[in-house]
Amino acid sequence: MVNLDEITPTNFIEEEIIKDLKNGVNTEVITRCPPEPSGYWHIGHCKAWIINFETAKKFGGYTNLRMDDTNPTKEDGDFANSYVDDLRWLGYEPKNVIYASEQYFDIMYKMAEQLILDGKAYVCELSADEINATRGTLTTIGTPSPYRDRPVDESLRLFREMKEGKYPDGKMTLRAKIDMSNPNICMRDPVIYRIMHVNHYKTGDKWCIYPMYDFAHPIEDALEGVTYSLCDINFENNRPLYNWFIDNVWKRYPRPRQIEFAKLNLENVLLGKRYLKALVNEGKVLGWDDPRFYTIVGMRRRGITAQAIKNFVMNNGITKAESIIPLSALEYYIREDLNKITTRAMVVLDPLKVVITNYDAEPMEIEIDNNPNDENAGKHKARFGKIIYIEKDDFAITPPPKYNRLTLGGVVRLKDAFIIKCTDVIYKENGEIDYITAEYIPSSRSGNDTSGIKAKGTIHFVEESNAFPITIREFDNLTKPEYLEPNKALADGVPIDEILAENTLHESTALAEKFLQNAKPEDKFQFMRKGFYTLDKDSTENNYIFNKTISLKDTFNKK
RNA sequence: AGGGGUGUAGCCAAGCGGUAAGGCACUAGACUUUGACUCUAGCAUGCGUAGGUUCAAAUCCUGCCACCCCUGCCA
Repeated sequence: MVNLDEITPTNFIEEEIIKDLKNGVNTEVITRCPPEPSGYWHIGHCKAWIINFETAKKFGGYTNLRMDDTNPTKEDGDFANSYVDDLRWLGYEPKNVIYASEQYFDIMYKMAEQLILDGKAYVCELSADEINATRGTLTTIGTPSPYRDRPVDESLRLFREMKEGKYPDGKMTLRAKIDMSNPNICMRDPVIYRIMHVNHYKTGDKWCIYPMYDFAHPIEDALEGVTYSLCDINFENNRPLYNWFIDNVWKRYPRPRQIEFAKLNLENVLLGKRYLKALVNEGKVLGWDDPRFYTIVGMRRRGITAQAIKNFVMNNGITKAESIIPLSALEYYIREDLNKITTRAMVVLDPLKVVITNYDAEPMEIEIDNNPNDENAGKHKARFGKIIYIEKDDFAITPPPKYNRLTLGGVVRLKDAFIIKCTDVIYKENGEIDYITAEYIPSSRSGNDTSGIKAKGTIHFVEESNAFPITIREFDNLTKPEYLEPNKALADGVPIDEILAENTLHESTALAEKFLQNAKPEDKFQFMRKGFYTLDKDSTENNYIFNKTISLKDTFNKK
């Protein structure tokens, strides 16, 4: 345990925990990460896992990863396997990795039998439609099932026969006997076991009855010694039921405590398994890890760091108020982290050839700071020479106001090299610029400039012998900007093709410093004055593909 | 006889009876061999709304309004 006096709560959940701990209601903070292995995690899941892991860590406790695999029709072992890696990438190590199906189904079954014995559960032979029809509505109470008061031993016999496979799917269910007139519909005799003759990815055909979430989840928490079950606000209505099962099945105190928080919504971000799946299947994206997806694997491939995601989630605050956060809020943390950790490189995305007419020697070596904000980052070597390339938009014949770059007859500093002066523009037959010529100022070498010449701007460049072509992939938002809540629009019936923006993946070639040939997939760089990029896994020895994570802020072009 | 939640700036969010923190975004400006980073300044006479209590209310009380969730043998 930690010293409570040294902990400053940063959100209402921590405040509640501190109260419990000080009152002796609980003595430790054990949380859980309970995914249903049925899909790829996205940024919304990240928030839930981050809260559970960070809260436990703050109080000296731990977190379990538990596959909440109680519905074999939806689940798949491949997902379960990927979650440990995803968690590790996020920087979290679960204390235990648990498959509810494998470890808890036996005990949960026994507990269900005991519930029947206690007169608090019964086998109901109403069909699904009949159950729905008798559940009542939001404003009217439900009517009891005709099987509600059947003898205990009859329910017990039937339940055992259900387990033995004597009945087909849907024939009967086990229901908790709670209160058909409760204003909270969750409490109107919820189904807790249903018959499913389906092969489970973990338990195979051992079971043909499976517990429902509402029954399983509180018991799983209790069995594991979880003290705080931190989940999203969707489950608020289920909390009385959660407590009911603790009270009537577990019967021990203190109860694990469920506390809910608002889930994360990002403006203009498409989530939702079925929509993403459709895009994957139709080949409209690169895969589940498409960098335009805000899945964990997608963000990772895009070059977004786990640290940025964590900072974003924690700094945005944890409350119960619903919110939709603009992407710019996430982007801030992406840039902040990448700025700290990336090596700088000079890459010319849209090259313009420059011939230095007064330099005829072999290319000379220059040195580039790997990260000017980090003294320990070191330097790497690059070159200056007769033939160099600069960005097309770093040269203008008729410059816009306050233009700091190269103009005909003007000067500009080449980063970590020399000041050059543009002397001429050579055109092609079709009227386009072929190349430009310039003279370098020998006495203006970076770090040893005695020229006395002031250049207003500094631009990046690559020297011909030190450059190699790379492929650049840039990504636009998958959905049109007017759809701030794409999932809501989809739910409202707007067709997905209407929501999707066109041409959101752009491939181009660029000229990069040769040291980038040492890059490994997921290595991250800042292409100076341009943005942050990461090497894509599709890269080969002959084709280096860099994904653009995000651009640098640009206060010039904005104006 | 509906219940459970949430409303503080464009977006998040502190605040817990003593006179509206902070961040993002935005706007100026400084610095800069990245128009990045960093720095400085600006940005709610008002806290969904109407009353009430109080010397004092975003905070307490009452009414009203808006939005979200709940009628799966999903989680």
